[in-house]
Amino acid sequence: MKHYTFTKSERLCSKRLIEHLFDKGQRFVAFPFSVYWCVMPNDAIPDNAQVLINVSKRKFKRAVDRNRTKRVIRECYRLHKYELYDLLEAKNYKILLSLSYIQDKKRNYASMEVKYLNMLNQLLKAIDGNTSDIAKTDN
RNA sequence: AACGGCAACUGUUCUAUCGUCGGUUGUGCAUGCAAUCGGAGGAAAGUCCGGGCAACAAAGAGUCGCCAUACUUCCUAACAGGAAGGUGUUUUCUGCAAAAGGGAACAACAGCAAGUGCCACAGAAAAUAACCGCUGCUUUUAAAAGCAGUAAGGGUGAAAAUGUGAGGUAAGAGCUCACACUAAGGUGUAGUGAUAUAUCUUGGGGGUAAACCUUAUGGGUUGAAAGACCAAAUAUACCGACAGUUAAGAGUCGACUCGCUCGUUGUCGGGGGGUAGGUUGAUUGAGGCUUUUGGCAACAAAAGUCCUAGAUAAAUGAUAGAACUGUUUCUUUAUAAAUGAGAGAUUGACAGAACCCGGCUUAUAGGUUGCCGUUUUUU
RNA sequence: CGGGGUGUGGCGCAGUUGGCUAGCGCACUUGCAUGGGGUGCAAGGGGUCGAAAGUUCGAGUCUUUUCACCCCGA
Repeated sequence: MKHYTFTKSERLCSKRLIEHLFDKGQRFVAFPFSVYWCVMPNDAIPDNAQVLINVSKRKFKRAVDRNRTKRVIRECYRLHKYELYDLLEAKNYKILLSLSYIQDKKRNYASMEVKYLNMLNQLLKAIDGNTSDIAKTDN
């Protein structure tokens, strides 16, 4: 049975790992998301993936709107995380992931889910395709 | 009754599934899993004031500077906050009335009679005033000119040397007097007081202190990323004790004075910086609620009762359904109309704790209550 | 969380002790000049001085509140 959890070990909290991600990670844009991701050695992080969700103060002035957007994105990640995990377990990878919301318009869950799935497909393809690069970063 | 304004209070609810943070219990002990309980606001916001708390070799003193406050009394831990009162201004009502009185709102309401500055344009003149005018004298046929006096009248302007009446004079003028306006002081009455009122004395004459400033009162500085502890790690900053040295210099608002502390070298002892973590500070408090008593009120006291978020790359969410609220469309019912019933669509404000309290300010759909204004109708 | 600063035509800036109709450069429009364009010369349009209150006879300037943006400390 699959548990759609989102605990502390699945979140990216370490300052060092965040700097590593933005330094060496790969970036692509799937509107309205800007995504950074990078592959880590197996013992570096406890779970399959650690994610951080980022909504800029520039885009949403009010704290209420920022929190709402983060929560909606988090729900998308939580309910669709096994699509990502299945691939990672098959490949035996662990990754860091950063999702930045770069639109300045609010969305409800249904609209967000469509955009999220679109982004997720791009991410899965990228992970699948970049096998050779991962070996280099590992070494 | 409708509409508008202001103030106060309130500011969606329930069920299911998945998830999140904290507490407790059970199990387990590479800290997870299960159950159960709890989990944003009136402004959590702006960071504008006042405290608590913490650190600083003195977190010592004085003078000047700097900053803030400014009718009175009270409340409060404190405040630039609040309550009550006084005074003034605006508006409205009663009223023949800019007499008097009632209601509401607002006030950066100490001092331009301490000094200095400023007052564009217009105007003679914007503060030791004199263009036209008025009066007298001289020259002169007269008109007019010159000299002297004067500030009633004129026009300009936001503002023009206090207003009215009488005396007075060549003409006039606070030049003199009465009344009015107004400052300081004394006395009586009412009041804790601001002040009101009556009276006496000495005066005063443009405005501006959100102009410099004067007077009175208050202010040490910094800010929880303060600070305390623990583990990992390790060149040697720093600290303490003892001994020697006493000159320059340094020290947490700016300057100066006095005072205080430190200093440089050696020995011994203790461990620091950078990096990245954890615990604490940190949620029981000037706490909330109810009742009683005191007080016009703010508020205070007593008794009873309750424990009610604690995150840290930052928790309180998502989905589905139902109800409720408002708006709008359609159908239907009775009807002059308002309205009632059903169905569909749509909507639910402002806004998210970051050490904690007391205020202030600003934002706020809808609902309730109170006050004020406008319009209409009835009596 | 704390501290500092800036908002003035389309853009970049002046405007210091309140005062007459708010200026300057570039850009824009029109005309002249040229065979045409640029350069040049002449004329012109365009501003509620970020917003709202207040003080004052009078506010871009002074005071308060508020909105937006930028920078710094950690």
